[in-house]
Amino acid sequence: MKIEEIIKEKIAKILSLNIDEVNLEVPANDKNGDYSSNICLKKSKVLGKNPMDIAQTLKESIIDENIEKIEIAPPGFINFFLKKDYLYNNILEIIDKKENYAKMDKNNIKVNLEYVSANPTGILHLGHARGACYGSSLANIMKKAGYDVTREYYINDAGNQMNNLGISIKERYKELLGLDSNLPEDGYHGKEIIEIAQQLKEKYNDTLLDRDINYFKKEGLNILLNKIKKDLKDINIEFDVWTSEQSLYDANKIDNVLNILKNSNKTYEKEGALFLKTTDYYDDKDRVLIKTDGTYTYFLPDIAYHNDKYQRGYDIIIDVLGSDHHGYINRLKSSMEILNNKSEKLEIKILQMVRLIKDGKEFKMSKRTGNSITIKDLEKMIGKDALRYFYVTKSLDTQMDIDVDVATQKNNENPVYYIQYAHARICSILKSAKEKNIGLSKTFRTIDNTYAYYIMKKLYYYKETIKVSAEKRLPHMITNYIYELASLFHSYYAQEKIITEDYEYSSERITLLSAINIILEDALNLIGVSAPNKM
RNA sequence: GCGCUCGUAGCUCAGCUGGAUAGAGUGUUUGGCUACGAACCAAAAGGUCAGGGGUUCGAAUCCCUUCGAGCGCACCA
Repeated sequence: MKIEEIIKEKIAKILSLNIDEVNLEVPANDKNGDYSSNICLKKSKVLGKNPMDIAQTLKESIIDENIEKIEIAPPGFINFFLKKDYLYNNILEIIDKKENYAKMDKNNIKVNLEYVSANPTGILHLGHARGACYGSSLANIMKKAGYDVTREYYINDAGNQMNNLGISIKERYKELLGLDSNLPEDGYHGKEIIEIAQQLKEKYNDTLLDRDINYFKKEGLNILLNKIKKDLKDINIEFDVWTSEQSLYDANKIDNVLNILKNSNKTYEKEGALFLKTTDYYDDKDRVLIKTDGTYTYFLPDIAYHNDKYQRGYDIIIDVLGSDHHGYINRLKSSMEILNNKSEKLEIKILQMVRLIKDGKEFKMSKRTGNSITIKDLEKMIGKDALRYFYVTKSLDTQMDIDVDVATQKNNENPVYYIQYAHARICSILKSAKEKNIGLSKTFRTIDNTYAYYIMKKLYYYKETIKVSAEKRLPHMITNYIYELASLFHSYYAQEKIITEDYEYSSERITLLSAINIILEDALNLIGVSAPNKM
């Protein structure tokens, strides 16, 4: 059993509490111990005693071989100082298990994680990258924490926007052939559309002029989807399942759901349209399912799609959406309730917009003018690793800014280099140790440096960091962790020489550094960033 | 007008279930390589946590309110 569990159990027993009521935390300042509890303050009223008195009782009653000492601090904290052995054993465990060290037992929770799902009507731009990096990292972290994760991309290939795509490509095609063309205002103006038209022209010359919009639609979809897949794969973002909206139509899943809804007494007709009574749950107005002209709104296939995810048996369904979709949460959750799907299973993560700064001013991307910066552009500017790190290091709630000028000119200042440098430095030292035949140690008698001690503690908290990061769906906790670990190493490195003539001294330090590198590699891997041996 | 999200150092951001002296990077000032990688280390300076009120042993964190920003408020997707 882990030490923190033992402590919790002992506290619960002495104070006659349920173990879930007892919480331990890691104090920010290490003079407050390795673990600290505020239980005496919390339970002071219930127990009818002064917090300091309760703490005194606990201090006198708790004895364990792993506990070095216990201190109490006003107004009623109780702080536990542990013997170093748990840190030493942890390092040996890391060395022993390597990349499997933090792998947690399967918890049998099935998770569907949907992210990106950009419409295949253009290339991925910088806004999409945020959801992509978040989703991909979260998937890795949750897998590590024992969840059974399916990564999914939903392809909106059946709506109006697809016709628009077809029209846009055909008009561009006509334009390239020198014919009269008329690209509608709400068409797609990106340069990738012109490129597709160019490809078609080169391949087929003018023989496609009598083809219908549907033909151009299919060609465009195919090319754009492959482009999206490639751009994502180039920054280590992959999916297990690609679900096409059209396939839901083809399998009758949309009409089936429509029938269920119609039979649920939660629909009604008004002015020739069919409405869903989402206001019976969380929505502020009822939503249209079938328009007056008889066609379906986008909402209906989305209901069918989410219902399909429920039917596939997931315990947790996570959607990662842009903040412009926040109004969508309540109607979707309402529709799930109407279908008897528990809406608590559906978690919708909203990411705030990414703002681009160029020449000190906001740079607006526009669909209408086709003015945008793509993921590919950014990858070329700062590299795959910096891109992945940069996006995931900020919480989704932050309305983040990217200064294009800083990103392009000063890429040495990117924190990802700081971390990779720590890794490369350690690799270099380990290589040198190998040449001198210095092996690993099972003891740590000669290490008494403060930074070395902080490093050991940091390594010990790695598993907990993954667990919390997965539970709270906060991948940036991992980037924070990596940065802090790298920083501790750099500070330590500046203070002590690792390899000396003394074998025991060198061997113990080499063991510590090996453990650091195992964790650095593992953590970088979670966020899709490489750990180079040299830079 | 209504709703959602946000407001922390000059700038970009952390701050997990409310905890102990609010932290990094960057920028500014300064010191450190005849030591295994100086893409590094060390130090100084920089804060009314947007303003106000409340809850309590304790609030950047929870509640109310004002101000400011972004985004929604379609029989578009």
